[in-house]
Amino acid sequence: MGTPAAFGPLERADALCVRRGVRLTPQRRRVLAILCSASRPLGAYEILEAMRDGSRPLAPPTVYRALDFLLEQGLVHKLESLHAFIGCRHPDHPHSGQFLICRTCGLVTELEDEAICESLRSAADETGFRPERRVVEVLGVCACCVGKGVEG
Amino acid sequence: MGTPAAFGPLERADALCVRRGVRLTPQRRRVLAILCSASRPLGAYEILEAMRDGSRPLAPPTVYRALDFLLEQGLVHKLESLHAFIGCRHPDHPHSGQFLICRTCGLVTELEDEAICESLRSAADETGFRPERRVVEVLGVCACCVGKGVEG
DNA sequence: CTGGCTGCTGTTATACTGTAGCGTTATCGC
DNA sequence: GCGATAACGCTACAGTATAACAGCAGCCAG
Ligand SMILES: [Zn+2]
Ligand SMILES: [Zn+2]
Ligand SMILES: [Zn+2]
Ligand SMILES: [Zn+2]
Repeated sequence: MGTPAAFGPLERADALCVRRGVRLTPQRRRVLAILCSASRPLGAYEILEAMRDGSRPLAPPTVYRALDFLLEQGLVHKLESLHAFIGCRHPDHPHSGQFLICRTCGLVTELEDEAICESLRSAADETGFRPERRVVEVLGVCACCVGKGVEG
Repeated sequence: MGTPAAFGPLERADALCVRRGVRLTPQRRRVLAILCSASRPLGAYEILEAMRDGSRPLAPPTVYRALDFLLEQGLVHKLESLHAFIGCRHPDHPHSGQFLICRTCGLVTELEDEAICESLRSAADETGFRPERRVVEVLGVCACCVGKGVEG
């Protein structure tokens, strides 16, 4: 059929950026690819390391600038408590997700829980606070690691 | 009468540490005092600067060690999104609060909202995740700044 | 075509945040 | 006192992030 069986996150990012009239340049796309193929959040300097193909020694601003763009476009999230970045699992609409972060295996689960959003919204409303960005990160041990008794 | 009219956060911290059998040493108390008297969150190096009375040039580990202790005892909180620290407003029982952070005036409001806690707990429960530490920080513009039209 | 403008990239240098390691000093139980 | 432990001071360094400037490509008005 005309539509491929599955679009990966990169193809969806391409389409999204076209629709928004912004440029997902090769460098930016590369950073996004690295983050999406990683099984855990990566620090900026880990991304930098992963971008060295062959010989060229890239500098920090390169990756930080790409990350700034990807964050603005909601294609990746920053995990403040880890100083690390992760590809967004549903970037089609802008959002600031909630994250469950396993300290044992490094697994990160992104949520978009309406009850959490609503409770934050109503708490802010009560004080007249106007929210712009929400950071919600729960650190602990994931179900899998609890089951294995790895929890320490 | 026997009881002073008002106990400040320092006196309450003293009592708390005695009860717990831990030592609120002069260095630690000093850091706590600086944080409690500040009108906004302070970075570790700002605290360091504030601790230089007269001549002695203190080194970073001094303040980081004091902060580690105060964090363990729940007397201060770390704001991950600002890399800064703030004194807790109700340290009597251990908790990880929620914070409304104004990007305009720097004001930080600490909440302990049961609806937020409950929604986080139930989201974690659904996936079998065992929470240990919660980071909830909402960045935006406080009511006061919105009223003044300073919001940018 | 030309020249200016804008946005992206490369590079150097540096600022800011946090820790390892080690020796000394204070504190506490005995 | 005396040994064990906790706290402190210090040097050095690791990790995270940004400022500032230069080059280059594309786009568009003139
Ligand atoms: Zn997301
Ligand atoms: Zn796990
Ligand atoms: Zn608190
Ligand atoms: Zn404000």
